[in-house]
Parts: sequence; structure tokens; C-alpha cells
Amino acid sequence: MPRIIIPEIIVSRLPVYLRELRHMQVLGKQTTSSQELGEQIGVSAAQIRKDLSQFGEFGKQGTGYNIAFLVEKLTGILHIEHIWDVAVVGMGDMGHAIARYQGFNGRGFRVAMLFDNDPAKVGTIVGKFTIQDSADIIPVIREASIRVAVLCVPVSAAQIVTNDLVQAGVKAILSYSPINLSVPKGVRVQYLDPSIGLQRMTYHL
Amino acid sequence: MPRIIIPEIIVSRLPVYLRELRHMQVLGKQTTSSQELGEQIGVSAAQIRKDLSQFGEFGKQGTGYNIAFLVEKLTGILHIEHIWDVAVVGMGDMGHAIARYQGFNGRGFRVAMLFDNDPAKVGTIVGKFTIQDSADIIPVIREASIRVAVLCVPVSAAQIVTNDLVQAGVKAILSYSPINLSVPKGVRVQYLDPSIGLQRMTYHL
DNA sequence: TAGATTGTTAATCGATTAACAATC
DNA sequence: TAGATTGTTAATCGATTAACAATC
Repeated sequence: MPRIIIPEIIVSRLPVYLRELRHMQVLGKQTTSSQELGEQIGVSAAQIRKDLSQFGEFGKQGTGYNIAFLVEKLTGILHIEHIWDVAVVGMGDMGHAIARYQGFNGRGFRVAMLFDNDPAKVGTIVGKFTIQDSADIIPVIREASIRVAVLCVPVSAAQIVTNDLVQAGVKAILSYSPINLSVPKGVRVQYLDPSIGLQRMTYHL
Repeated sequence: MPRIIIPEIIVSRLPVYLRELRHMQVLGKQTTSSQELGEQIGVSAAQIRKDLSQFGEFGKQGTGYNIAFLVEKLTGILHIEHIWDVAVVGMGDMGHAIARYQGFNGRGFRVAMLFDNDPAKVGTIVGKFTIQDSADIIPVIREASIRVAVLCVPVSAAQIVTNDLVQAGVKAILSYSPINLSVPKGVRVQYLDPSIGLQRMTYHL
């Protein structure tokens, strides 16, 4: 039976829905509607209902969505019901910030190992972990069966380190390096380049 | 004469084109084609030509695009021919990393001031600047005519600080706080939430 | 029951791609 | 000139919205 392929644009909205629903939980809310959720995050109510309907029927006519139930469903859909161990490569300022980042708590991820190629940094402790030598990335990540990595190395090293991560079995890379990476099919990259984010806004200024 | 409105999805690709073109310049290339540029960044050649044609005719049949010329045009289109001063608010690990970030060099931005509300941090130096008191955001930013800010404060403070930034005249906010912000029309926000980036990939794992 | 809100269909809207004349 | 590549048009494809029967 051919599993229906969900458009990437829909997948990309689900984490935003989930984040807002968790926020509503913190505020003590029990239920919400597509209307209310949409207003919070700037998406139309119809779009939210259409997106969710790709995965099942999670609401009730007249009353809307039970937040806890929908959070559970989205958590399952996004495959974050278990916590993913994450490797962080490149212990400059940004790597430091990610290594100590508290925002992964309750979102499906935890930092599990740190790498850098600077002998002066290898062996030192950042947050809860000792920085390991980038030269050992392949065996160490493979041994730990890590699938997710955050890349914080300089542009000059980004593609080389990426190749190692791919060889080690990493399937998802979040990159802070402002360069396009080439990866084989089956490996995904998401880019977080602050300059790109700012330039998307200065166009309008 | 009614200026044609460029779709946001096109605007969002321009910084990526520019980044790759600058990278080509570093590699010493003089010209490129829509085909070659597209292969580098994973966009179709037709789409690049279509996008660019919204703004003018920048290429030559048979030979493609002069990279330096196209860089200059895109720099103008994105309004980054002058450097924007940026205020960074929230001097936790992420704020520190942004304050000392070198990646804004040559991309149209420079960090110009830092704020935090923690008395223990106010007055201390990070990178090239002394941390100022968040209580003074409105007069200080207004006095400096700053239009661009990076938000690195905890979720609990994000909306309040945003309101101050808006009141101070900020028109573009890059937010690392994992929460949806509400801003008046004319003010833009871009979000960089690492967990959202990762969740967009774990769906496929 | 009356009011509210879902899930879904059909219509609309917008973005991408294919193709090619123009021309360097 | 022959080959390459643009800018643009028309066709295709996909995403969003509007509307509403179903039903809580």
C-alpha cells in the first residue's frame, strides 16, 4: 500500500503547531480550535484543518481539539516521542551556545557529544560534556548510533565535516555554517544563517 | 505608478543566491549561469531566471551572468549596500555568540549595541561592547536610529522586549526565542528556533 | 435544541516548469 | 557562424481558501 507523501511545506508547519500547543498547555488551556491556533501563529484556520487531516481526525465538531491529545499525535508524527541524541561539531561561540542550550528540553532532543579539531579545546568541558577530537567523529558517532548533528564549524571546514557526519551515519544536520552543503539522498540539512534571516527583512526596509 | 509587489517566496531566495554568488567570487569565478547557480543551491535554473527577471535583465544570452555585477544588483535589491547597525538583546549564551559573531562581516550588518536586564551583566564587556541595561532600550535604540535587532531573551521576556523594540522604532527582529511574537504591521520577525529545524527533519527519520 | 467547529470538497489562487525566440 | 544561455510566455502543477454538510 503506497504511503501518501506529505508535502514538505505541510511538514514544516507541524513543529510550529506543536510549539504553540505546548505553549497553550503551559498557559493551562485544555482545548483549542483551528481558528484560535491559527490566530496565534498567523496561519489560516482552514490550512490548519487541512494539514492535520493528512494524518487523521484529531478534532471534534463543535468543540475543537483537545490540546493534550493533539500534542501527543503531533509528537508521534514528528517522531519525537523518544529523545534524539545530538552531536555538536565545532566548539566556537555558536557551538558553545548550542552545547549549553536549554531549549531542547521537552522538544525531542538532547546534546550527547561535542567535537572540535582544536587541540587546545579537545579534552576541556563545556556544559555536561568533554570536547572530543573531530578526527574521531566517524567511529564515535557510529558507535553511539547518533542520527542527528548540529554543525557549528567555519565555512572552510563545513563540507569536510559534513562528509564525515554522513559517513558516520548521521541523517539530519542542522547547520549554522553559511554555506550550501551537498549530501547524499536520504540525508537532510536545515540551515540557520542569521544573515539570511536579516536580509529577508531588509528587502522591505 | 503602482510598484509591483514581489512575492515573499521570491524575496526569501534572493539572499541564498547572493550568498552562493559571493562564495563563487571567493573561488575566483567571474561568470556563472542559472544552471550552474541552481545546481549549487538546489533550485531550478528556470526559477532563478524567473526570480531575477522580476528586478531587471542582469544576464547575457550565451554567456550567463557576470558575478560581480549580479552581486552588486542583489546587494542593492536587498538594501544592504550600507551596513545596518544591529542591537542584540539578551546576553545569555546565544546573545554572547551573536555579539561576537563574525559572519555578519560583508553581509550587510554589524553588531552595534548589547542589552541585558541582569544587573550582574550590565556594564560588563562582550566582544567590542559594554552591555547596557534593558530598561534603557527605548531611548537608546531610538537615539541611535537602530532598525534591526536580534532577540536572544528567554520565552518569558520575549513579547515584552519585543514591544519595547517596536516602540523604539525597530522594524526587523531576528528572534532566537522559541515563541510566536505579535508585532504591528510594518514590523517583521524572522524566527530561528533550532528545535523546529530539527523536528522538520525527524519527521522523515 | 441551537451554536460551534470539524473534515472535506471544489474553486481559486499562485508558484514552478517547460519550451523557445531572441541574441550574445 | 554555431553553440550557449537568457528573459518570457504558456502550460502545468501544487497550495490555499471558501464553503458547507456532518455532528458534537
